[in-house]
Amino acid sequence: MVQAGAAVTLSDVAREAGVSVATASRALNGSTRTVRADLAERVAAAAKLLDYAPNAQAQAMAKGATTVVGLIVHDIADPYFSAIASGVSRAADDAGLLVMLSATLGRPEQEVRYLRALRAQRGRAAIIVGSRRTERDGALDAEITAFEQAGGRVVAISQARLPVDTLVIENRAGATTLARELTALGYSRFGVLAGPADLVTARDRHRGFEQGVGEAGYEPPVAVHGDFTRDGGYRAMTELLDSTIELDCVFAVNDVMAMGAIAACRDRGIRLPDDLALAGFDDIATLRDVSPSLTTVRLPLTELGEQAMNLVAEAPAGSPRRRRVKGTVVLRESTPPRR
Amino acid sequence: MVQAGAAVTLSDVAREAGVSVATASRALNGSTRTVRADLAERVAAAAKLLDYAPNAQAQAMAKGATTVVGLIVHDIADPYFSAIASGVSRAADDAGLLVMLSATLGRPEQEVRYLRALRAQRGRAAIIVGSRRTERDGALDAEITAFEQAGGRVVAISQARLPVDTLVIENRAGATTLARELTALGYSRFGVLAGPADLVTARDRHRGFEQGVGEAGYEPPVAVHGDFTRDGGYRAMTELLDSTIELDCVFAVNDVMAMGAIAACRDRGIRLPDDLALAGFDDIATLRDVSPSLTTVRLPLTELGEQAMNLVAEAPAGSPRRRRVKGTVVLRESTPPRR
DNA sequence: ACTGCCGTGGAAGGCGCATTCCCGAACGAC
DNA sequence: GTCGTTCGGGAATGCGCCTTCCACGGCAGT
Repeated sequence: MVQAGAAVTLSDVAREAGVSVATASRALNGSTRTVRADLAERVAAAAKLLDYAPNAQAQAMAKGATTVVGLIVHDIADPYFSAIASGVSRAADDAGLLVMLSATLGRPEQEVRYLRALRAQRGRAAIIVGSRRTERDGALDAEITAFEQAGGRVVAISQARLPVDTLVIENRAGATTLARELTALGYSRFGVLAGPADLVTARDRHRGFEQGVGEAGYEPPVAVHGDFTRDGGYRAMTELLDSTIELDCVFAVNDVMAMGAIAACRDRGIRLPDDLALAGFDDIATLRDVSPSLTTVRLPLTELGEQAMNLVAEAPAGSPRRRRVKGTVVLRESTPPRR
Repeated sequence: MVQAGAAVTLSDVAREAGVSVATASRALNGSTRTVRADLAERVAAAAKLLDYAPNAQAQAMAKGATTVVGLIVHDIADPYFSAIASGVSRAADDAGLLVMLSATLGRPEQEVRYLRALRAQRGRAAIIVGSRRTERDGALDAEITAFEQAGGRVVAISQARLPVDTLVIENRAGATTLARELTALGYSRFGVLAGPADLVTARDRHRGFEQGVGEAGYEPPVAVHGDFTRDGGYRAMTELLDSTIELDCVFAVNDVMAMGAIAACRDRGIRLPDDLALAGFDDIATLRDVSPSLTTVRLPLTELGEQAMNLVAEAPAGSPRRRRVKGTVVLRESTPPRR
């Protein structure tokens, strides 16, 4: 047992094996140069004996590349993000990369801070997940540029508002398709729990839904805005129920809001789907255990995370690539055929 | 715009400001030495102009300490772990630390791998969350020793099976209390969805529950083992329902299993709580939207994450510290008073 | 006016590693 | 038997930063 705080270094290993550090390094990491078999074995034995773990910082400095990938989400406790994180984590594991997790809790300035910290770490890449506000964020754009300048890759998941490779979720088209399916089922008087007015994802889904309803010739849905969270959904739904407006179907622009809406209905004594139909968006895992089961637009969340990680591995294109990701409408008990 | 891949370095800043790197470093990071105000300003201006971000690797090497804390969980998509991760993330943020996320997916050898990777990163600390198998894991113990040897701190959340500071969850006591409350409500014929037989947490909760039931003088609960997951709960519950055993209350050793159990009941046409009562353990956030609402033992998951991070900040004690964390029984609709 | 100290800037060393460069040995070819 | 070549080990260099050590100028004290 050595002095506490004194980690085993490569030169310790080299000394133990009776070779130079150069040889030890070559034996351990491989190189263009070959090392004689007996020496290589001695080095390996010494490394195991000393329980050597190379200093990743030093390695990073020496070869100018790290194995760290940053993941920036709004809230890791939100099942939407944790599902994506799960995919990222798995793919990173397969690629031998490490994931640095950051939760912005919805504060855009935190994105910039984290990206900066990631640049300081000389992270190989950053994956930014989650919707953006409608205003452009100059500080974020600048930091993205700086990050890429420093040799890092940036990939985004959500909408094509960032000048980087992006997995673009077809929010608008998905919501339109959902609206079509719902009108086809016989619904005609719609409400929308619309999320924050300036959140692009929320707005796109809202507009897409309006479009689908409009195509069918019905009145535009009644929109109530609220936070993009369960509680936001609860409040928005409560507001809707407390109004005198007659509706037969409500669309929550994401599933966590729909969860809140379900709770609101329960508290108000509204029976789903008998008194009112409800649909969401995302198909988060939590939905498996909701009753009545919720109609939604399914997004392959875990795969999204994996794909983002794979994008990181690919060579960067000259200009931002967009990969479109479709949602699939999944009809469930919460929207039975009308009459 | 400089050459791609060439990050801005401290000497760039120093040159821009017309001072030595030593002065630039002192101006930027502060030191025992003071820098004249006008020079400090010039340095700050140069740093901002160049959008300088210090190379964390190099800093880490020079001062022998990083700002990285590792978080090792079973599955980040599991609401139990993501709630803890959320707390860790927030506390890390407050402390100016970065969180490295690793998901073992239940494979113990992955814990060792990640801890090793974290040692290579010279991580300041590692937080290991989640239940252990009953056999001792020599490889893990060795890696923990090596990690601490290298100057890192290790904190665990769960049971006191690791030779490190631990937030010990009182699984056994919580389950016993739950059983007492349940017998007081009038239940007497119990089943247990017991999780894997060799998982300490599952076993402790199971035994604790048995004890509480035994105290009341009833028959020991019928146990069915299964995975510690939703699907494990589904299968175990299905098995229980398919047997001819008459029960009036089932205890799932964690909430995700209880979620599966609810689904199994729904599929088998068993009405909760009319035909059968059900209780879980953990009080994951998902429960807010389950109907009937689920009786469970509440654990302060997010706070657990924060506390673990705070433990990291504290000076290490000579011998492993244990901090006991109690669960609180929360009675809900799924276990109404009997008759 | 000289000594000594404080305040502050700059030069240099070292953190641990990969890699380039140098050099000796062994080998094949003529 | 000599020369050219290949192979492989080791010393040295540099990555970017912090920090110790020097050096220098100004100041007070005597």
